[in-house]
Amino acid sequence: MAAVPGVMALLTLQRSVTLQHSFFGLIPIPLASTCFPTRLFSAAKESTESKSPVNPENESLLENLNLMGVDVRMARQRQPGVLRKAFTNEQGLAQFLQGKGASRKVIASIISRYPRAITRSIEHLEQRWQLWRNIFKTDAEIVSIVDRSPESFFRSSDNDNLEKNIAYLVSLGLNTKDLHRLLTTAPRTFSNSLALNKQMVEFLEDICIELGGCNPEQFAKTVITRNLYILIRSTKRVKTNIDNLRASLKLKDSELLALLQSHGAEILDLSNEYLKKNFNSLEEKMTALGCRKADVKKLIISYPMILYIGPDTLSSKLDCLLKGGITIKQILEKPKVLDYSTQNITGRLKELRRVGYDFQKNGINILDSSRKRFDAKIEKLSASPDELM
DNA sequence: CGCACCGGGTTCTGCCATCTGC
DNA sequence: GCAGATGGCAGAACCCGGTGCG
Repeated sequence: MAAVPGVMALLTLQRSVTLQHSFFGLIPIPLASTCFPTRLFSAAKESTESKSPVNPENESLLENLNLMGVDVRMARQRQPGVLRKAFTNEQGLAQFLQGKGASRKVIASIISRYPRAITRSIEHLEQRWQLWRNIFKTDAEIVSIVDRSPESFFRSSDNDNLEKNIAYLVSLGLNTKDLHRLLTTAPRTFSNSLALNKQMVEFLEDICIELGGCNPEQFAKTVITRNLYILIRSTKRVKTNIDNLRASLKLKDSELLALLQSHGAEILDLSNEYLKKNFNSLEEKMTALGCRKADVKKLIISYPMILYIGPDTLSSKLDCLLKGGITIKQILEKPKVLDYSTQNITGRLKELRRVGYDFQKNGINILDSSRKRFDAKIEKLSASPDELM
């Protein structure tokens, strides 16, 4: 520790000089109070005693981060090693992000949540940003994603891999719009290694072939565009879900293939236990309501998203519909009504009761309509109730 | 026209474990 | 043995409107 202070002082000096030229230079320092205990803490007294001291934290860095409004305690908890580095680029990063339109608060939050961001060079940042700009039209869009998920942008230092990923995804037949949705929704996909993404795609293609499909490339593309989270899941998870679906529904290859290419794709990324649990509770609930296994199978095939709904939500939704005078048979025929929230359904049932709507006569499609259409319908029925007779 | 059918849009990070390269 | 890079995990629905057909 004794030899270090000189270097540290130099660094501190250099940092505080650059600080004055930085965007934060003019901002008063409201953080002096939080600054102080941090310095005391990072004095690293214990390590002076021990034989092989771990690197102490870089105090001038801590000070700098504090000035920037970074939550140092959070940063320390996430990536302690970064705080011990002698050379970092927090100023450069901050200026870079500010140039892209990020606020001071956003920048501080980004560094707090993903400290390693400050180890990236300007050249690296410029390059990576440009690659993202191939997909996003504006800097603002990127800023919002980076703010939402700093890790997705900063976790990998391999811009070459990012470039290859984009090329690969394009080669799968994903168009600009698909890529935009993918990067917006599951930005982590682009930080995956190319090999990992390839592994999932090839896994999907193999599944297709295994099930007797004749266009594996198209199949993989379809599954990905239907479920943008696929590429950030493990093949193990997706495989287990597929196996479980096949087993519990006793599906033939062709049936399974059809299911996976349609809405079945949307539930493949659920955690294995969750999907299993939902399946079991669905079966149990439906059986209790007098359905046969064949009914349940048909229900799931026609509306796989039902497995997305947790046991409690599903149960209350069904009860609410049944209490409202709708039969289980009607629900089996029009499961899409389960798409809507319990609250929405409850409200609509109340309104429909008010105007004397007869579900036996008119069916339940009315529940599966947009708010606008529903309101218009209610208004019409209120005006001329005889139409119900 | 009005309605049923159907597809599409939005949404999803922050943490831990493990390896790897120095 | 460190820090960086990367893989993997849990958590859990809701809503809108185009269109074609009667």
